[in-house]
Amino acid sequence: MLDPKLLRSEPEKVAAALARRGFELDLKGLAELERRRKSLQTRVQELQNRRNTKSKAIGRAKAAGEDIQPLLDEVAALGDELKAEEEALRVVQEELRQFQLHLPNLPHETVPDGKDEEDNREERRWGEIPEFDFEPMDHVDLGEALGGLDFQAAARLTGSRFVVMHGQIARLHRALAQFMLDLHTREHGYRESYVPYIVNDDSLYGTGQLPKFHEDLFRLEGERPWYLIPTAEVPLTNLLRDQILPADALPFKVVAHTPCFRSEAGAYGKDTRGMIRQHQFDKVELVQAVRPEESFEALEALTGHAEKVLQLLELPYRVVTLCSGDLGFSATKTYDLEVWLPGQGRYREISSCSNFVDFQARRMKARWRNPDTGKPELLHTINGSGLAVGRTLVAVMENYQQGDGSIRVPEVLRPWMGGQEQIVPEG
RNA sequence: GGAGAGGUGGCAGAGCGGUUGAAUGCACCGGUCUUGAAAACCGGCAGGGGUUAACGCCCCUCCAGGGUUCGAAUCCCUGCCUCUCCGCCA
Repeated sequence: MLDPKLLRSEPEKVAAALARRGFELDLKGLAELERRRKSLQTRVQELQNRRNTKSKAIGRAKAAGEDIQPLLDEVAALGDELKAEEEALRVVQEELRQFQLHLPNLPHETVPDGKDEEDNREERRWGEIPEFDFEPMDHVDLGEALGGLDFQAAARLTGSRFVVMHGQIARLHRALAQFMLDLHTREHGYRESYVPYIVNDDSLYGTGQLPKFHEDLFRLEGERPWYLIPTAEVPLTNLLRDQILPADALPFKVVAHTPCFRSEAGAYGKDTRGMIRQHQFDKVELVQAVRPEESFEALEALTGHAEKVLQLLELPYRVVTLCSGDLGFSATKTYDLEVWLPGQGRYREISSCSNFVDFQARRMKARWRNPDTGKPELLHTINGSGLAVGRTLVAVMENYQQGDGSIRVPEVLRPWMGGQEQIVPEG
């Protein structure tokens, strides 16, 4: 959520910033809502004040043994009017809240202007794009030939956009996740967490998936508003919901390996082949909460932590800054890491690292006690994939493939593979 | 699944339907004392919102949502959560 004070005091400025991402702020509607809110709120508070004063007077009179009937007559009419005005105020405030919940974050000044991914700015490239003296296969052909990937079985078990992994490929997938977790906990200072894969609606409001992106989520049957997590960002960041952290608990850095569930509504026909876009995939997620003045520094560091995974795996990649129009709802700035996929002959997103500044923290009341002011203040939250495990598996398979259809195991992964050096077809 | 107890400020823990947004203790901050520290003593210390140039004034919040009442932390209903015992279970 945006700072309501900023929204009130400088709506034109907010509108201009939101326009950069193609969002049109309804200034007239906002002004009208504000106008109604203000007059109703003033009126309600005035009535409440009168009621409180009279009620206290009644209490005093009663204690003094005086006749309270005249006083009771005075307040008689107050109740109904107050009730009506309170209801009107509630309606307006709910409208205002909905209005605010649908406003995306403001793009940071360092974010390039643009409409879509075409306008993203490439920051740097790392690694050598591999040359093959044979026609490289994509992970689907490789995996099926190796007996390690079975999309047909998954379609039978569930439906499209799922995969079954077997044998060495399944192990490689597990090794990747373990390797990432160990790297981030041992080298980068994150605390490992195990979290629920089902969350309530408050959590999804907190990180910004709700109310706007309901269709992207899997909701469970039943009375309760429970959803499968689309990313561990949701449970991890919501660890701080309604909390006030002491200053010495900062920076807060957690990592978790979880499955992620996405409905991919609206992605019909997109990446239908292979493991790139699945309803269920594993991800190692990095989350930080820091002092406001440190968040952009933290974003750089966290992006570096994700990059480190690719570097150790020796996978070529590039870093792009998302342009204003390509930015996610809650983010003020995002770096995407894109890994080179020989099977597609192009870079594909494998990690997305964002600074949300106080946008998520305001929604979830995630605060810290600032020793300088003694007051609770909003934290800044940052997160990023470190990395998407399924897509990393794809990248390893495609980049490490050999002419005979086998796959070399990246050196850094071998400790998690029992020392195994290559993956060959299984009998 | 059955039976019971409970959810109050950063934490612990009081609270008769009425000057209680809340005793007390701890923690924290400032001060006195001390060479310094500790102890002791004094003072401060919930969150959110409205209004104001500011001092201030006002409103809301004692798990959440309804209800009773002139007035609710306190009474009633529903939900959620926690704890204890029994049963079941990985």
